[in-house]
Amino acid sequence: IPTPNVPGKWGNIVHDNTVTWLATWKENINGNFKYVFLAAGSSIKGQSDMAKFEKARELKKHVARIRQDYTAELRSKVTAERQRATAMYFIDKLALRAGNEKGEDEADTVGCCSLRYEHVTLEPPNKLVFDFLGKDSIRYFNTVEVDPQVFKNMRIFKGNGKEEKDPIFDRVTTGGLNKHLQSYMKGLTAKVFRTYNASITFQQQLDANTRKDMTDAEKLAAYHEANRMVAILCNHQKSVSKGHGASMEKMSDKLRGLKYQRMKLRKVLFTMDPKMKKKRPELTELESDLDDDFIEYWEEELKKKDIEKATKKFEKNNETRAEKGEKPEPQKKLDETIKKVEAEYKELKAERKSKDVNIGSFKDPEKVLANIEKIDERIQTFKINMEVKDKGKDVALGTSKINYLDPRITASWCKTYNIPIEKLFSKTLIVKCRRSPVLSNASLCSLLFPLQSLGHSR
DNA sequence: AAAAAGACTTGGAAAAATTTTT
DNA sequence: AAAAATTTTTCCAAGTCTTTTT
Repeated sequence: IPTPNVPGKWGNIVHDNTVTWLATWKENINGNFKYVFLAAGSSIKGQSDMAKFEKARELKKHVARIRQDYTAELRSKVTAERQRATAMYFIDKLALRAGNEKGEDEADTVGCCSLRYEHVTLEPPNKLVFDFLGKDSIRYFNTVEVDPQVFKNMRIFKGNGKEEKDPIFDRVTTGGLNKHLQSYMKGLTAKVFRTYNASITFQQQLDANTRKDMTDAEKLAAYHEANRMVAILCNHQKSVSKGHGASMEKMSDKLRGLKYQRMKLRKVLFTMDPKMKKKRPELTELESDLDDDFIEYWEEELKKKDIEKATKKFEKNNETRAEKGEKPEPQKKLDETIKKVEAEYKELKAERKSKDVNIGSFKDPEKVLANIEKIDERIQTFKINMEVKDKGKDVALGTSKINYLDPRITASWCKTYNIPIEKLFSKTLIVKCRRSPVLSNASLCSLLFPLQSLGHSR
């Protein structure tokens, strides 16, 4: 045994190809084991990730029978079986975690098998209210309509003198439940259901909500929505960032700013060609939330920005002049520019009441119409992105994307709908997919997880 | 068979990096 | 260029599940 080149109390050198760690030690606070593992992009991790998703796919072949069996066993005369079937129902339908026993000193959190009386409330005729702290003390709060037999079972399991702190499934352990699952399929455990249901839900959501005639923004929104549905299923939450409200506010101002531009363009068009008002009545729609107050506020904002821009330009210009040894432009020149800007906005203000508008440099009504269409598209995209952002404020999409969704689903979706995968997967995620033998066909792998997206294409 | 040990995945928050806005 | 916002990566604790020991 060589002398370590770093001081400290070292154990020994281990050659064990049945494990994947590089180093291990026992941590001195809680006595937990610690490891040094290879990164997610390594082939070791890639292989086990691949095995995980293959296992989930294998479940597809067995799931019908498993469901059939546990549905039948919901009525079993053997309490242990009936409890197990009910637990399996929750693991499958609600993607609950197994719920191992925990020690006294650990946080009081639960999963399926460790649910207690206090965590589930019956809401007749067939609803259950789950309210408990799961992994990382994240609250799982969900009202679900369940199979009538599941409802009856829960009433029974909560009966016969049980109290708040008593377990609901007193005859079920994670070990026993997993052992039962193995009888259906080698390596099947409760967590495989999470992977399976996450990935299949994702695929179904994508299929149901993406069409080839969608804009890219719409397609991406469909993708994020599918991802979000999975994250909700798995209860992946995040705290709302403290700037979220303000950020949304800002976006809605920006949106109305776009509508303002549209309104101006529309007035230009009607001024140029009054017949358009009759010909294209739909053009007047869409700007319904553009009230006078906003217009006044917005024009004031635009004015401020213009003045600031002019000031910056003036200062910059004087700086370069100073460098060249020329004397600066007089302050008077800036004042004049500002006056001009203010005059422009005064005119705008006057224009506000009238139907007509200064047509500026526009010559061709068709050009104006084309501009309106362009703005319409921007408004649409902006609205979609705003909605995506707001919907996702308290849902963590990353966890499911990294751990639960088979990357092949994303890759083939990108291929089908012609979206570059780097819009959805970060560089490291793509590396992870390339390194994992996720696809037996190497050239197909390169196609789906392209090298170019790794930033060193040459 | 239960308990403890051990190994590995999953999870949100914080930190860091990157992009967008000012 | 700085600041702010957003995205990505890192961090490491908290889970799941298997293996070993009692």
